[in-house]
Amino acid sequence: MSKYDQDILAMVALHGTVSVGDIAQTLDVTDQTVRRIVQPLVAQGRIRKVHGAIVSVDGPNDPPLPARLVENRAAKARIAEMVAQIIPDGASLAIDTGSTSGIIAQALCQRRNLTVVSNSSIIAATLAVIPGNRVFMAGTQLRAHDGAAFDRNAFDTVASFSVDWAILSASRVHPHHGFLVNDQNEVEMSLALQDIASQSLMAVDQSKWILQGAGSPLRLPPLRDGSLVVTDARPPEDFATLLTALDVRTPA
Amino acid sequence: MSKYDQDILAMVALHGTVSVGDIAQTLDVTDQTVRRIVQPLVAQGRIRKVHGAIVSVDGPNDPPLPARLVENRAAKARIAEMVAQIIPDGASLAIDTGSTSGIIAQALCQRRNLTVVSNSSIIAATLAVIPGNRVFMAGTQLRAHDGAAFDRNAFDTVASFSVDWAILSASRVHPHHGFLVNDQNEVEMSLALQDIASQSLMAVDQSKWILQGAGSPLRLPPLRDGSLVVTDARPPEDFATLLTALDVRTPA
DNA sequence: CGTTTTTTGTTGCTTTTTGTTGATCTGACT
DNA sequence: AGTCAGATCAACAAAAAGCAACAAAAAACG
Repeated sequence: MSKYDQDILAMVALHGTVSVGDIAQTLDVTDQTVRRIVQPLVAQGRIRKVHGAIVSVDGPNDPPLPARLVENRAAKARIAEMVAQIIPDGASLAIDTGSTSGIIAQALCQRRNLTVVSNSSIIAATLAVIPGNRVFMAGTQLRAHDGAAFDRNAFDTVASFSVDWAILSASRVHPHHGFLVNDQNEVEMSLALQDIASQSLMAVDQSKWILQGAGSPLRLPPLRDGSLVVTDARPPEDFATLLTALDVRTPA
Repeated sequence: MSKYDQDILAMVALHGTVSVGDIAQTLDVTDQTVRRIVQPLVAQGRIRKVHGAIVSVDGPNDPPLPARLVENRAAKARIAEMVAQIIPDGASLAIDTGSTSGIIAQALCQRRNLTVVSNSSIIAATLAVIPGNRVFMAGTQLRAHDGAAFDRNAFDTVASFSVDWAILSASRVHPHHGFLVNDQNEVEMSLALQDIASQSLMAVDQSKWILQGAGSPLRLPPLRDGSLVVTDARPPEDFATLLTALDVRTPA
Protein backbone atom coordinates (compact mmCIF):
# COMPACT_ATOMS: atom_id res chain seq x y z
CA MET A 1 0.00 0.00 0.00
CA SER A 2 1.74 3.10 -1.21
CA LYS A 3 1.20 6.73 -0.44
CA TYR A 4 0.43 7.27 -4.09
CA ASP A 5 -2.52 4.88 -4.15
CA GLN A 6 -5.10 7.57 -3.62
CA ASP A 7 -3.65 9.83 -6.26
CA ILE A 8 -3.62 7.13 -8.88
CA LEU A 9 -7.14 5.97 -8.07
CA ALA A 10 -8.27 9.57 -8.30
CA MET A 11 -6.71 10.09 -11.70
CA VAL A 12 -8.14 6.87 -13.04
CA ALA A 13 -11.59 7.56 -11.67
CA LEU A 14 -11.50 11.06 -13.06
CA HIS A 15 -10.30 10.34 -16.56
CA GLY A 16 -11.51 6.78 -17.01
CA THR A 17 -8.25 5.88 -18.68
CA VAL A 18 -4.73 7.18 -18.13
CA SER A 19 -1.33 6.27 -19.46
CA VAL A 20 1.43 5.16 -17.15
CA GLY A 21 3.56 8.00 -18.42
CA ASP A 22 0.97 10.61 -17.56
CA ILE A 23 0.69 9.36 -14.02
CA ALA A 24 4.45 9.22 -13.68
CA GLN A 25 4.74 12.79 -14.85
CA THR A 26 2.02 14.03 -12.53
CA LEU A 27 3.42 12.26 -9.51
CA ASP A 28 6.97 13.14 -10.50
CA VAL A 29 8.24 9.58 -10.36
CA THR A 30 9.47 7.04 -12.89
CA ASP A 31 7.22 4.96 -15.11
CA GLN A 32 8.66 1.92 -13.45
CA THR A 33 7.58 3.14 -10.04
CA VAL A 34 4.07 3.69 -11.28
CA ARG A 35 3.95 0.16 -12.61
CA ARG A 36 5.07 -1.16 -9.28
CA ILE A 37 2.42 0.80 -7.41
CA VAL A 38 -0.25 -0.12 -9.89
CA GLN A 39 0.44 -3.83 -9.64
CA PRO A 40 -1.21 -4.47 -6.25
CA LEU A 41 -4.10 -2.22 -7.18
CA VAL A 42 -4.96 -4.28 -10.22
CA ALA A 43 -4.45 -7.44 -8.16
CA GLN A 44 -7.12 -6.12 -5.80
CA GLY A 45 -9.28 -5.47 -8.81
CA ARG A 46 -9.58 -1.78 -8.04
CA ILE A 47 -8.30 -0.80 -11.46
CA ARG A 48 -7.66 -2.60 -14.71
CA LYS A 49 -4.63 -2.57 -16.93
CA VAL A 50 -4.21 -2.95 -20.64
CA HIS A 51 -1.14 -2.52 -22.74
CA GLY A 52 -0.42 1.17 -22.89
CA ALA A 53 -2.89 2.39 -20.33
CA ILE A 54 -4.61 1.74 -17.07
CA VAL A 55 -8.37 2.03 -17.01
CA SER A 56 -11.04 2.34 -14.38
CA VAL A 57 -12.96 -0.82 -13.60
CA ASP A 58 -16.31 0.65 -14.53
CA GLY A 59 -15.45 2.24 -17.81
CA PRO A 60 -14.93 5.89 -18.59
CA ASN A 61 -17.24 7.72 -16.25
CA ASP A 62 -17.00 11.25 -17.34
CA PRO A 63 -18.50 14.23 -15.79
CA PRO A 64 -18.34 14.28 -11.99
CA LEU A 65 -17.60 17.97 -11.99
CA PRO A 66 -19.65 20.42 -13.99
CA ALA A 67 -18.23 20.50 -17.49
CA ARG A 68 -19.71 23.80 -18.34
CA LEU A 69 -20.13 25.00 -21.82
CA VAL A 70 -18.30 28.18 -22.58
CA GLU A 71 -17.76 30.19 -25.66
CA ASN A 72 -14.32 30.06 -27.13
CA ARG A 73 -13.59 26.96 -25.18
CA ALA A 74 -10.82 25.91 -27.51
CA ALA A 75 -9.08 29.25 -27.32
CA LYS A 76 -9.36 29.33 -23.57
CA ALA A 77 -8.07 25.79 -23.32
CA ARG A 78 -4.98 26.81 -25.26
CA ILE A 79 -4.41 29.71 -22.93
CA ALA A 80 -4.99 27.51 -19.92
CA GLU A 81 -2.40 25.09 -21.19
CA MET A 82 0.14 27.88 -21.56
CA VAL A 83 -0.55 29.10 -18.06
CA ALA A 84 -0.15 25.60 -16.69
CA GLN A 85 3.28 25.51 -18.34
CA ILE A 86 4.31 28.80 -16.78
CA ILE A 87 3.21 27.99 -13.25
CA PRO A 88 5.59 25.53 -11.59
CA ASP A 89 4.72 22.78 -9.15
CA GLY A 90 4.54 24.01 -5.59
CA ALA A 91 3.65 27.59 -6.54
CA SER A 92 1.22 29.71 -4.57
CA LEU A 93 -1.55 31.38 -6.51
CA ALA A 94 -4.37 33.85 -6.07
CA ILE A 95 -6.98 33.25 -8.74
CA ASP A 96 -9.61 35.62 -10.01
CA THR A 97 -13.16 34.74 -10.97
CA GLY A 98 -14.11 34.26 -14.59
CA SER A 99 -14.71 31.65 -17.21
CA THR A 100 -11.13 31.83 -18.43
CA SER A 101 -9.89 31.42 -14.89
CA GLY A 102 -12.18 28.44 -14.50
CA ILE A 103 -10.56 26.63 -17.38
CA ILE A 104 -7.13 27.61 -16.18
CA ALA A 105 -8.00 25.99 -12.88
CA GLN A 106 -8.80 22.78 -14.71
CA ALA A 107 -5.49 22.89 -16.52
CA LEU A 108 -3.73 23.50 -13.23
CA CYS A 109 -4.96 20.11 -12.07
CA GLN A 110 -1.82 18.74 -13.71
CA ARG A 111 0.34 20.78 -11.34
CA ARG A 112 1.00 19.54 -7.85
CA ASN A 113 1.38 20.97 -4.38
CA LEU A 114 -0.20 24.27 -5.25
CA THR A 115 -1.32 26.70 -2.61
CA VAL A 116 -4.38 28.47 -3.89
CA VAL A 117 -6.59 31.23 -2.64
CA SER A 118 -9.63 32.22 -4.68
CA ASN A 119 -12.93 33.95 -4.23
CA SER A 120 -14.57 31.64 -6.76
CA SER A 121 -16.23 28.59 -5.30
CA ILE A 122 -15.91 26.79 -8.61
CA ILE A 123 -12.19 27.32 -8.81
CA ALA A 124 -11.73 26.43 -5.16
CA ALA A 125 -13.76 23.25 -5.59
CA THR A 126 -11.85 22.28 -8.73
CA LEU A 127 -8.42 22.57 -7.18
CA ALA A 128 -9.24 21.50 -3.63
CA VAL A 129 -9.74 17.86 -4.47
CA ILE A 130 -6.37 17.51 -6.19
CA PRO A 131 -4.16 15.63 -3.76
CA GLY A 132 -1.29 17.72 -2.49
CA ASN A 133 -2.90 21.09 -3.01
CA ARG A 134 -3.76 23.51 -0.23
CA VAL A 135 -6.80 25.55 -1.15
CA PHE A 136 -8.43 28.46 0.59
CA MET A 137 -11.85 29.83 -0.27
CA ALA A 138 -12.09 33.56 0.26
CA GLY A 139 -15.51 34.86 1.18
CA THR A 140 -18.86 33.59 2.28
CA GLN A 141 -21.68 35.09 0.30
CA LEU A 142 -21.60 33.81 -3.25
CA ARG A 143 -22.69 35.88 -6.19
CA ALA A 144 -25.41 34.17 -8.17
CA HIS A 145 -24.12 34.37 -11.68
CA ASP A 146 -20.67 32.95 -11.14
CA GLY A 147 -20.48 31.59 -7.61
CA ALA A 148 -17.83 34.05 -6.52
CA ALA A 149 -17.63 36.03 -3.30
CA PHE A 150 -17.04 39.74 -2.99
CA ASP A 151 -18.02 40.30 0.61
CA ARG A 152 -15.90 41.84 3.30
CA ASN A 153 -14.75 38.40 4.37
CA ALA A 154 -13.47 37.69 0.86
CA PHE A 155 -11.27 40.77 0.84
CA ASP A 156 -10.05 40.17 4.39
CA THR A 157 -9.08 36.60 3.61
CA VAL A 158 -7.26 37.55 0.44
CA ALA A 159 -5.41 40.31 2.27
CA SER A 160 -4.03 37.84 4.78
CA PHE A 161 -2.15 35.90 2.12
CA SER A 162 1.07 36.37 0.23
CA VAL A 163 1.51 34.46 -3.01
CA ASP A 164 3.80 34.09 -5.99
CA TRP A 165 1.23 34.66 -8.70
CA ALA A 166 -2.01 36.49 -9.22
CA ILE A 167 -4.00 34.92 -12.05
CA LEU A 168 -6.27 37.61 -13.44
CA SER A 169 -8.78 37.95 -16.19
CA ALA A 170 -10.75 40.70 -17.85
CA SER A 171 -13.97 40.84 -19.79
CA ARG A 172 -12.38 42.78 -22.59
CA VAL A 173 -9.42 44.92 -23.51
CA HIS A 174 -9.43 48.35 -25.07
CA PRO A 175 -6.42 49.89 -26.80
CA HIS A 176 -6.50 53.04 -24.69
CA HIS A 177 -8.62 52.18 -21.68
CA GLY A 178 -6.76 48.98 -20.98
CA PHE A 179 -8.22 45.95 -19.25
CA LEU A 180 -11.92 46.19 -18.47
CA VAL A 181 -14.16 44.30 -16.09
CA ASN A 182 -17.87 44.31 -15.36
CA ASP A 183 -18.28 45.88 -11.98
CA GLN A 184 -16.60 47.72 -9.20
CA ASN A 185 -16.28 44.61 -7.08
CA GLU A 186 -14.19 42.94 -9.72
CA VAL A 187 -11.91 45.95 -9.94
CA GLU A 188 -11.30 45.87 -6.23
CA MET A 189 -10.78 42.13 -6.10
CA SER A 190 -8.34 42.32 -8.97
CA LEU A 191 -6.35 44.95 -7.11
CA ALA A 192 -6.47 42.99 -3.89
CA LEU A 193 -5.07 39.95 -5.65
CA GLN A 194 -2.32 41.93 -7.32
CA ASP A 195 -1.42 43.46 -3.96
CA ILE A 196 -0.59 40.14 -2.37
CA ALA A 197 1.20 38.63 -5.37
CA SER A 198 4.78 39.19 -6.41
CA GLN A 199 3.88 38.59 -10.07
CA SER A 200 0.71 39.06 -12.06
CA LEU A 201 -0.56 37.02 -14.97
CA MET A 202 -3.44 38.30 -17.05
CA ALA A 203 -5.18 35.74 -19.25
CA VAL A 204 -7.31 36.99 -22.12
CA ASP A 205 -8.54 35.11 -25.12
CA GLN A 206 -8.52 36.41 -28.63
CA SER A 207 -12.13 37.57 -28.52
CA LYS A 208 -11.30 40.09 -25.83
CA TRP A 209 -9.11 42.27 -28.02
CA ILE A 210 -11.87 44.67 -29.00
CA LEU A 211 -11.26 47.99 -30.64
CA GLN A 212 -14.62 49.48 -29.90
CA GLY A 213 -17.02 47.74 -27.67
CA ALA A 214 -20.48 47.70 -26.29
CA GLY A 215 -21.33 47.57 -22.62
CA SER A 216 -19.87 49.84 -20.03
CA PRO A 217 -17.24 47.91 -18.16
CA LEU A 218 -14.92 49.47 -15.64
CA ARG A 219 -11.25 50.15 -16.18
CA LEU A 220 -8.63 48.22 -14.31
CA PRO A 221 -5.62 50.32 -13.35
CA PRO A 222 -2.55 49.48 -15.46
CA LEU A 223 -0.75 46.28 -14.56
CA ARG A 224 2.67 46.46 -13.01
CA ASP A 225 5.52 46.55 -15.50
CA GLY A 226 6.71 43.09 -16.38
CA SER A 227 3.38 41.42 -15.70
CA LEU A 228 2.60 38.51 -17.98
CA VAL A 229 -0.21 38.66 -20.51
CA VAL A 230 -1.12 35.23 -21.84
CA THR A 231 -3.28 35.12 -24.93
CA ASP A 232 -3.95 32.79 -27.82
CA ALA A 233 -3.31 35.17 -30.69
CA ARG A 234 -1.01 38.09 -31.26
CA PRO A 235 -2.97 41.23 -30.37
CA PRO A 236 -3.59 43.79 -33.10
CA GLU A 237 -1.07 46.57 -33.59
CA ASP A 238 -3.38 49.09 -31.93
CA PHE A 239 -2.60 47.53 -28.57
CA ALA A 240 1.16 48.02 -28.87
CA THR A 241 1.25 51.04 -26.57
CA LEU A 242 -0.89 49.42 -23.93
CA LEU A 243 1.32 46.35 -23.84
CA THR A 244 4.67 48.12 -23.98
CA ALA A 245 5.93 47.27 -20.50
CA LEU A 246 4.17 43.93 -20.34
CA ASP A 247 5.47 40.48 -21.12
CA VAL A 248 3.07 39.15 -23.74
CA ARG A 249 3.05 35.40 -24.35
CA THR A 250 1.38 33.83 -27.37
CA PRO A 251 1.56 30.22 -28.59
CA ALA A 252 4.75 29.38 -30.48
CA MET B 1 -1.31 11.30 24.48
CA SER B 2 0.94 14.13 23.41
CA LYS B 3 0.36 17.84 23.11
CA TYR B 4 1.01 17.48 19.41
CA ASP B 5 -1.81 14.99 18.82
CA GLN B 6 -4.33 17.56 17.76
CA ASP B 7 -1.94 19.33 15.39
CA ILE B 8 -1.03 16.12 13.65
CA LEU B 9 -4.61 14.93 13.38
CA ALA B 10 -5.57 18.31 11.98
CA MET B 11 -2.83 18.23 9.37
CA VAL B 12 -3.74 14.73 8.30
CA ALA B 13 -7.44 15.49 8.15
CA LEU B 14 -6.76 18.60 6.13
CA HIS B 15 -4.32 17.29 3.59
CA GLY B 16 -5.38 13.67 3.44
CA THR B 17 -1.76 12.60 3.32
CA VAL B 18 1.31 14.17 4.90
CA SER B 19 4.93 13.12 5.11
CA VAL B 20 6.61 12.66 8.45
CA GLY B 21 9.18 15.23 7.45
CA ASP B 22 6.56 17.87 6.75
CA ILE B 23 4.96 17.39 10.12
CA ALA B 24 8.31 17.51 11.83
CA GLN B 25 9.13 20.75 10.10
CA THR B 26 5.83 22.44 10.97
CA LEU B 27 5.97 21.35 14.59
CA ASP B 28 9.69 22.09 14.74
CA VAL B 29 10.66 18.72 16.13
CA THR B 30 12.60 15.73 14.84
CA ASP B 31 11.25 13.15 12.46
CA GLN B 32 11.82 10.56 15.11
CA THR B 33 9.64 12.43 17.57
CA VAL B 34 6.86 12.59 15.06
CA ARG B 35 7.07 8.87 14.52
CA ARG B 36 6.81 8.32 18.24
CA ILE B 37 3.76 10.53 18.57
CA VAL B 38 2.16 9.00 15.55
CA GLN B 39 2.58 5.46 16.78
CA PRO B 40 -0.24 5.45 19.38
CA LEU B 41 -2.50 7.32 16.98
CA VAL B 42 -2.22 4.65 14.36
CA ALA B 43 -2.62 1.99 17.07
CA GLN B 44 -5.91 3.67 17.99
CA GLY B 45 -6.81 3.59 14.32
CA ARG B 46 -7.24 7.35 14.17
CA ILE B 47 -4.77 7.65 11.31
CA ARG B 48 -3.05 5.24 8.99
CA LYS B 49 0.59 4.96 8.08
CA VAL B 50 2.27 3.85 4.91
CA HIS B 51 5.91 4.01 4.02
CA GLY B 52 6.66 7.61 3.26
CA ALA B 53 3.48 9.18 4.52
CA ILE B 54 0.70 9.31 7.03
CA VAL B 55 -2.77 9.14 5.58
CA SER B 56 -6.17 9.85 6.99
CA VAL B 57 -8.56 7.01 7.59
CA ASP B 58 -11.73 7.50 5.68
CA GLY B 59 -12.90 3.99 5.79
CA PRO B 60 -10.48 1.15 5.19
CA ASN B 61 -9.86 1.96 1.58
CA ASP B 62 -12.05 4.81 0.55
CA PRO B 63 -11.41 6.04 -2.92
CA PRO B 64 -11.06 9.80 -3.15
CA LEU B 65 -14.09 11.92 -3.73
CA PRO B 66 -14.13 12.06 -7.53
CA ALA B 67 -14.39 8.30 -7.50
CA ARG B 68 -16.99 8.18 -4.78
CA LEU B 69 -19.15 10.59 -6.69
CA VAL B 70 -19.69 7.93 -9.30
CA GLU B 71 -19.98 4.97 -6.98
CA ASN B 72 -23.50 3.82 -6.39
CA ARG B 73 -24.49 6.67 -8.56
CA ALA B 74 -27.81 5.16 -9.47
CA ALA B 75 -28.82 4.61 -5.86
CA LYS B 76 -27.70 8.05 -4.84
CA ALA B 77 -29.50 9.61 -7.76
CA ARG B 78 -32.76 8.00 -6.65
CA ILE B 79 -32.28 9.37 -3.16
CA ALA B 80 -31.37 12.76 -4.52
CA GLU B 81 -34.54 12.78 -6.55
CA MET B 82 -36.64 12.00 -3.49
CA VAL B 83 -34.96 14.76 -1.54
CA ALA B 84 -35.58 17.21 -4.34
CA GLN B 85 -39.27 16.30 -4.11
CA ILE B 86 -39.40 16.90 -0.38
CA ILE B 87 -37.65 20.25 -0.40
CA PRO B 88 -39.92 23.00 -1.74
CA ASP B 89 -38.93 25.99 -3.82
CA GLY B 90 -37.76 28.86 -1.70
CA ALA B 91 -36.56 26.69 1.18
CA SER B 92 -33.45 27.43 3.19
CA LEU B 93 -30.97 24.61 3.62
CA ALA B 94 -27.79 23.76 5.43
CA ILE B 95 -25.98 21.00 3.57
CA ASP B 96 -23.37 18.62 4.88
CA THR B 97 -20.30 17.38 3.02
CA GLY B 98 -20.29 13.99 1.38
CA SER B 99 -20.70 12.23 -1.90
CA THR B 100 -24.41 11.67 -1.34
CA SER B 101 -24.87 15.32 -0.47
CA GLY B 102 -23.00 16.22 -3.63
CA ILE B 103 -25.51 14.41 -5.79
CA ILE B 104 -28.40 15.80 -3.82
CA ALA B 105 -27.06 19.23 -4.59
CA GLN B 106 -27.17 18.39 -8.28
CA ALA B 107 -30.76 17.26 -7.96
CA LEU B 108 -31.64 20.43 -6.09
CA CYS B 109 -30.70 22.40 -9.19
CA GLN B 110 -34.30 21.86 -10.29
CA ARG B 111 -35.57 23.82 -7.27
CA ARG B 112 -35.65 27.60 -7.35
CA ASN B 113 -34.92 30.39 -4.91
CA LEU B 114 -33.10 28.26 -2.40
CA THR B 115 -31.03 29.75 0.36
CA VAL B 116 -28.10 27.46 1.01
CA VAL B 117 -25.24 27.37 3.46
CA SER B 118 -22.64 24.63 3.16
CA ASN B 119 -19.09 23.93 4.17
CA SER B 120 -18.46 22.02 0.97
CA SER B 121 -16.98 24.03 -1.86
CA ILE B 122 -18.34 21.56 -4.37
CA ILE B 123 -21.89 21.87 -3.13
CA ALA B 124 -21.62 25.62 -2.86
CA ALA B 125 -20.28 25.86 -6.38
CA THR B 126 -22.99 23.58 -7.72
CA LEU B 127 -25.88 25.53 -6.28
CA ALA B 128 -24.45 29.03 -6.46
CA VAL B 129 -24.75 29.32 -10.21
CA ILE B 130 -28.45 28.49 -10.26
CA PRO B 131 -30.32 31.74 -10.87
CA GLY B 132 -32.43 32.77 -7.93
CA ASN B 133 -30.46 30.90 -5.32
CA ARG B 134 -28.60 32.58 -2.49
CA VAL B 135 -25.60 30.50 -1.49
CA PHE B 136 -23.16 30.93 1.36
CA MET B 137 -19.87 29.11 1.64
CA ALA B 138 -18.90 28.39 5.22
CA GLY B 139 -15.21 28.26 5.95
CA THR B 140 -11.92 29.12 4.32
CA GLN B 141 -9.39 26.36 4.53
CA LEU B 142 -10.51 23.44 2.40
CA ARG B 143 -9.80 19.87 3.32
CA ALA B 144 -7.89 18.00 0.65
CA HIS B 145 -9.89 14.90 0.09
CA ASP B 146 -13.31 16.46 -0.33
CA GLY B 147 -12.91 20.21 -0.60
CA ALA B 148 -14.83 20.94 2.57
CA ALA B 149 -13.98 23.35 5.35
CA PHE B 150 -13.91 22.60 9.04
CA ASP B 151 -12.05 25.60 10.33
CA ARG B 152 -13.26 27.99 12.98
CA ASN B 153 -14.65 30.26 10.32
CA ALA B 154 -16.80 27.44 8.96
CA PHE B 155 -18.47 26.84 12.32
CA ASP B 156 -18.90 30.55 13.00
CA THR B 157 -20.56 31.10 9.65
CA VAL B 158 -22.91 28.16 10.06
CA ALA B 159 -23.83 29.33 13.55
CA SER B 160 -24.95 32.68 12.23
CA PHE B 161 -27.68 31.15 10.08
CA SER B 162 -31.13 29.79 10.70
CA VAL B 163 -32.62 27.46 8.12
CA ASP B 164 -35.56 25.17 7.46
CA TRP B 165 -33.64 22.03 6.66
CA ALA B 166 -30.37 20.40 7.53
CA ILE B 167 -29.36 17.89 4.85
CA LEU B 168 -27.09 15.37 6.49
CA SER B 169 -25.23 12.25 5.49
CA ALA B 170 -23.26 9.50 7.17
CA SER B 171 -20.59 7.11 6.04
CA ARG B 172 -22.47 4.15 7.42
CA VAL B 173 -25.20 3.12 9.79
CA HIS B 174 -25.02 0.57 12.57
CA PRO B 175 -28.11 -1.02 14.18
CA HIS B 176 -27.04 -0.06 17.69
CA HIS B 177 -24.45 2.65 17.29
CA GLY B 178 -26.56 4.64 14.90
CA PHE B 179 -25.22 6.95 12.22
CA LEU B 180 -21.45 6.98 11.88
CA VAL B 181 -19.05 9.43 10.27
CA ASN B 182 -15.31 9.46 9.71
CA ASP B 183 -13.89 12.05 12.04
CA GLN B 184 -14.59 14.35 14.90
CA ASN B 185 -14.87 17.37 12.64
CA GLU B 186 -17.73 15.78 10.79
CA VAL B 187 -19.52 15.03 14.02
CA GLU B 188 -19.27 18.63 15.13
CA MET B 189 -20.31 20.00 11.77
CA SER B 190 -23.30 17.72 11.68
CA LEU B 191 -24.39 18.93 15.10
CA ALA B 192 -23.82 22.55 14.11
CA LEU B 193 -26.05 22.12 11.08
CA GLN B 194 -28.78 20.41 13.08
CA ASP B 195 -28.63 23.21 15.63
CA ILE B 196 -29.55 25.88 13.15
CA ALA B 197 -32.21 23.89 11.31
CA SER B 198 -35.80 23.34 12.32
CA GLN B 199 -35.90 19.97 10.56
CA SER B 200 -33.23 17.39 9.76
CA LEU B 201 -33.01 15.12 6.75
CA MET B 202 -30.52 12.27 6.75
CA ALA B 203 -29.75 10.75 3.35
CA VAL B 204 -28.17 7.30 3.23
CA ASP B 205 -27.97 4.91 0.34
CA GLN B 206 -28.57 1.21 0.60
CA SER B 207 -24.88 0.36 0.87
CA LYS B 208 -24.66 2.20 4.18
CA TRP B 209 -26.93 -0.16 6.10
CA ILE B 210 -24.16 -2.30 7.45
CA LEU B 211 -24.59 -4.76 10.25
CA GLN B 212 -20.95 -5.22 11.13
CA GLY B 213 -18.35 -3.05 9.56
CA ALA B 214 -14.67 -2.42 9.24
CA GLY B 215 -13.06 0.87 10.06
CA SER B 216 -13.68 2.83 13.21
CA PRO B 217 -15.96 5.77 12.45
CA LEU B 218 -17.41 8.04 15.08
CA ARG B 219 -20.97 7.97 16.33
CA LEU B 220 -23.34 10.77 15.62
CA PRO B 221 -25.71 11.53 18.50
CA PRO B 222 -29.27 10.36 17.81
CA LEU B 223 -31.30 12.52 15.48
CA ARG B 224 -34.19 14.51 16.83
CA ASP B 225 -37.49 12.66 16.84
CA GLY B 226 -39.38 13.13 13.64
CA SER B 227 -36.30 13.71 11.53
CA LEU B 228 -36.51 12.36 7.99
CA VAL B 229 -34.37 9.48 6.82
CA VAL B 230 -34.31 9.17 3.05
CA THR B 231 -32.97 5.96 1.59
CA ASP B 232 -33.34 3.91 -1.57
CA ALA B 233 -34.22 0.58 -0.02
CA ARG B 234 -36.14 -0.50 3.02
CA PRO B 235 -33.57 -0.98 5.80
CA PRO B 236 -33.19 -4.48 7.31
CA GLU B 237 -35.32 -5.37 10.35
CA ASP B 238 -32.31 -5.00 12.64
CA PHE B 239 -32.55 -1.26 12.31
CA ALA B 240 -36.15 -1.05 13.52
CA THR B 241 -35.24 0.14 17.00
CA LEU B 242 -32.84 2.74 15.77
CA LEU B 243 -35.43 4.19 13.41
CA THR B 244 -38.41 4.09 15.76
CA ALA B 245 -38.93 7.79 16.21
CA LEU B 246 -37.75 8.72 12.74
CA ASP B 247 -39.71 9.32 9.57
CA VAL B 248 -38.21 6.87 7.08
CA ARG B 249 -38.91 7.50 3.39
CA THR B 250 -38.22 4.91 0.73
CA PRO B 251 -39.20 4.94 -2.95
CA ALA B 252 -42.82 4.01 -3.59
C1' DC C 1 17.68 22.01 45.44
C1' DG C 2 18.41 17.17 44.06
C1' DT C 3 16.21 13.31 42.23
C1' DT C 4 13.12 10.88 39.36
C1' DT C 5 10.36 10.66 35.34
C1' DT C 6 9.25 11.95 30.87
C1' DT C 7 10.25 13.71 26.59
C1' DT C 8 13.30 14.80 22.81
C1' DG C 9 17.49 14.51 19.92
C1' DT C 10 21.32 11.68 17.98
C1' DT C 11 23.53 7.91 16.04
C1' DG C 12 24.06 3.68 13.56
C1' DC C 13 21.76 0.09 11.35
C1' DT C 14 17.77 -2.22 8.79
C1' DT C 15 14.10 -2.12 5.66
C1' DT C 16 11.57 -0.26 1.91
C1' DT C 17 11.21 2.28 -2.01
C1' DT C 18 12.92 4.36 -6.21
C1' DG C 19 15.81 5.08 -10.41
C1' DT C 20 18.60 2.94 -13.95
C1' DT C 21 19.94 -0.07 -17.30
C1' DG C 22 19.09 -3.43 -20.53
C1' DA C 23 16.44 -7.37 -22.08
C1' DT C 24 11.80 -8.84 -23.45
C1' DC C 25 7.25 -8.37 -24.96
C1' DT C 26 3.10 -6.31 -27.54
C1' DG C 27 0.59 -4.30 -31.23
C1' DA C 28 0.42 -1.92 -35.59
C1' DC C 29 2.04 -1.75 -40.06
C1' DT C 30 4.20 -3.20 -44.26
C1' DA D 1 6.01 -13.28 -41.52
C1' DG D 2 9.29 -9.23 -40.42
C1' DT D 3 10.13 -4.88 -38.49
C1' DC D 4 9.88 -1.17 -35.37
C1' DA D 5 8.48 1.90 -31.65
C1' DG D 6 6.70 2.01 -27.45
C1' DA D 7 5.41 -0.49 -23.30
C1' DT D 8 6.67 -3.78 -19.87
C1' DC D 9 9.51 -6.42 -16.93
C1' DA D 10 13.74 -7.96 -14.10
C1' DA D 11 17.59 -7.06 -11.44
C1' DC D 12 20.72 -4.30 -9.05
C1' DA D 13 22.48 -0.05 -6.96
C1' DA D 14 21.35 4.28 -4.75
C1' DA D 15 18.42 6.93 -1.92
C1' DA D 16 14.95 7.61 1.42
C1' DA D 17 12.33 6.29 5.33
C1' DG D 18 11.92 3.67 9.41
C1' DC D 19 13.56 1.66 13.78
C1' DA D 20 16.00 0.79 18.24
C1' DA D 21 18.96 2.11 21.78
C1' DC D 22 21.20 5.42 24.27
C1' DA D 23 22.37 10.26 25.70
C1' DA D 24 20.80 14.85 26.63
C1' DA D 25 17.36 18.00 27.95
C1' DA D 26 13.09 19.32 30.12
C1' DA D 27 9.51 18.73 33.28
C1' DA D 28 7.57 17.01 37.48
C1' DC D 29 7.99 16.05 42.21
C1' DG D 30 9.17 15.72 46.94
